[in-house]
Amino acid sequence: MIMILEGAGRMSINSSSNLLHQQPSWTDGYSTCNVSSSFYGTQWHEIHPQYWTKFQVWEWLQHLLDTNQLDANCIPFQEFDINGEHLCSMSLQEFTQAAGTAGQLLYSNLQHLKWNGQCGSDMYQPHNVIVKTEQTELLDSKTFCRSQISMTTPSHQPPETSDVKKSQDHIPKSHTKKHNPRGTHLWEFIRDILLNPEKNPGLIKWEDRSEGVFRFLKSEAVAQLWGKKKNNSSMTYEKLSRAMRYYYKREILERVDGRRLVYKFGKNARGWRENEN
DNA sequence: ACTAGGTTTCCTGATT
DNA sequence: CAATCAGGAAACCTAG
Repeated sequence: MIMILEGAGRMSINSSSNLLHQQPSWTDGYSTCNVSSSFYGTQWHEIHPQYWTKFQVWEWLQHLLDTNQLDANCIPFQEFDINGEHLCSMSLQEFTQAAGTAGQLLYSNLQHLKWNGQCGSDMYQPHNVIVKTEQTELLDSKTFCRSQISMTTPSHQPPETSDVKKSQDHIPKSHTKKHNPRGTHLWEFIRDILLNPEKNPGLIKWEDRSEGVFRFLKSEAVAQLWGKKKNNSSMTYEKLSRAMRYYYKREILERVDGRRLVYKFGKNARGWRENEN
């Protein structure tokens, strides 16, 4: 309890949700329900695989890549453009066909999730998940999302609160195995929004799909989302864009001159191409 | 305890 | 004028 209060200086749960509330523009014209429940809120590890959306299936795949230190092309995401129900019906053989050697890993991990769940008793706690208003999900998802990572090495992360920054010191190291979960890198976060149009309520748009050129339509909303993912309610496009500019040097992004809010994936960015392997 | 990578924060100045 | 873009500098955070 102390930890929650301590962290309030840097990021306030309330301010986070309020900010998003004050800026409903990016949900205009879209189903608020869909958006909040499948993209911003409920994440793959919060619900049974059977009910995953395509997006959540991808989140799971991304997580496996990260926790197993695999290269992005170890798993052909395009082979998994399916929802959880379909995923759960796949046999080991089908997994192997779809993902080669990684198929075994995917299959066994999924079996584990199917039968054991990953969130233990917290998984269906009402205050965390089930019925979410747009507001509640905004805070609850963050309390939740970092808690159960890395089930390839079944462990027991404590459900870190959203305000972990300062309080973390007193959380036993052995319990904070992987705080930087799947796809937490900014460019991957951006990429994933682009790759999931049905979950992208007009936030970012491809300008040239084959060239990897894209444009921010709602820069501040994206920044808010990014901030939410990082438990930082004070994220702004100004700051997010600074991080984006650092990618130029690493060639994860290429500069696009003269066009505001436009970026282009560079040669070190993986996983954004339509037929990438 | 220390380090490196990846931001985050802040800032000054230029550009659109 | 406000919003962006450009980078430098330094602080921060987390995994290792």
